[in-house]
Amino acid sequence: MRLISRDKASVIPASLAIIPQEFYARNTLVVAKALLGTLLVRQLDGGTLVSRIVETEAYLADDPACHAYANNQRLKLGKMPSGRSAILFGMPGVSYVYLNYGVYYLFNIVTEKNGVAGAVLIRAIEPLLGIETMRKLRPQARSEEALGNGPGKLALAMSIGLMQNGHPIYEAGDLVVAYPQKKLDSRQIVTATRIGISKGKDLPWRFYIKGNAYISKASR
DNA sequence: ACGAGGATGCTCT
DNA sequence: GAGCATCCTCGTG
Repeated sequence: MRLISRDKASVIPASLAIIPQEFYARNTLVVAKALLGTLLVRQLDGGTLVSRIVETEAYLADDPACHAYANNQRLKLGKMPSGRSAILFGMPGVSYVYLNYGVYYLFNIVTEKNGVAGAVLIRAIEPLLGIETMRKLRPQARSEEALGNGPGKLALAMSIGLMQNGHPIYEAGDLVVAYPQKKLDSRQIVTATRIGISKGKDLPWRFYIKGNAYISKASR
């Protein structure tokens, strides 16, 4: 049994202030950066999990790497969005979870005002609270860093799956994002290109906290 | 340290 | 049928 370090505990406020829906109803790049340092809070029957978001990627409507891209092209011709990515055109602050490679779930948060597509992929987290539970949820992890230093890994550690797709994360419930004790200094944000995509490779739409030990491996 | 390959299922990017 | 917003294991040096 390991105790939470003083450093980690000090990041979590005494009472959680859930980030409101308006926060997400902005430009996706702005939201992707603003989410760095915020807290992902998951309520399970077994207890509460809290992690800090340390790496994100932005996916925009006119971006060929975005799942909404084709639907957005059709929207310009007057056709309604359909299929898996239709949710990206809907209400901001709603989760978008999908199965990738038939193996891992990836967790996004819908951005932009209703009617405009966009999402932020959560790529890495720093576990703060409930670490023993996270280890059980992700038994392959041989270090604390490995619990959530990748989008597939963090979905496992935070117990996020298809059940959480379409979930409003701005409402009190079992999956929310909350403000940290103190806001991240914007000078701490590193901008880079996105990982694991074949289109839109050169767009600098990945963001992470400088020097953080929990960012995904391919970042370094 | 690093690269190749495989797992695995859904979407149609 | 192709292509994935990934991760792990096992081979080589």
